[in-house]
Amino acid sequence: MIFCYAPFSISQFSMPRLPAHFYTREDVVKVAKDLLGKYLVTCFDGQLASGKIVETEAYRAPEDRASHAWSNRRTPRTEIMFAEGGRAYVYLCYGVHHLFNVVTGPGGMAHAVLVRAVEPAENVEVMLRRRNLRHSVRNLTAGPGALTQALGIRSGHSGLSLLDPAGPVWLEDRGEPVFEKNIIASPRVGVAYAGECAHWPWRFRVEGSAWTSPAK
DNA sequence: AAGAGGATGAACT
DNA sequence: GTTCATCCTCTTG
Repeated sequence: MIFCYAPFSISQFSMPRLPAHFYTREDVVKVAKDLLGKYLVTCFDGQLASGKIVETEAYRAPEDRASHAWSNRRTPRTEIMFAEGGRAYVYLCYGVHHLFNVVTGPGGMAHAVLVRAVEPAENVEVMLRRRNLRHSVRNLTAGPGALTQALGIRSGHSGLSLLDPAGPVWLEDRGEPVFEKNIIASPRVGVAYAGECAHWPWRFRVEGSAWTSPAK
């Protein structure tokens, strides 16, 4: 069992966290692409677990009807999306699935990136247990509801800072960039209600990855 | 106060 | 391909 006092006791293994300026950029589409190849890491109950991001979607309020904050709609749930980039927006979907988003942009811009799939990295054992699986197969972490379960992220974690050195959720750059030519862009999943916005090609996948979500 | 529906996944046929 | 789990958030009255 790995015991972790994040991030100090693991500093010799840990790579740099993404800095504030990575998140606060205005172009959420660019941030969504840049998140591919970065590592999403959690440490709950002393158990470190992580995965490399291989699929994301950008959501850009106020003009994006598919965003919960469309038209700058402020509710208790969406309020965190208006914060300065670098926080988590986690919400419950279909009463069952907890979906993890990275809040981006300067304060006041309700931009976010949904993380839809990761490739398992550290502590597959813990992730298997959380998912009630025996073997590491694609559905361990492929799909936005699956990866949060594997990493132990729940809607109660919404609002957490990804920059807090003592926080349980963060992102790392481990020097494995994904280049533009290897990014597949396509329309986002499950946003048919969003009219024109439903066609915007803001779902991004790493070409050739065996760990992206099954959604068409 | 009540009701509809959702940025999904699993287990069916 | 279809069903359904399951609950919070938001809208309406």
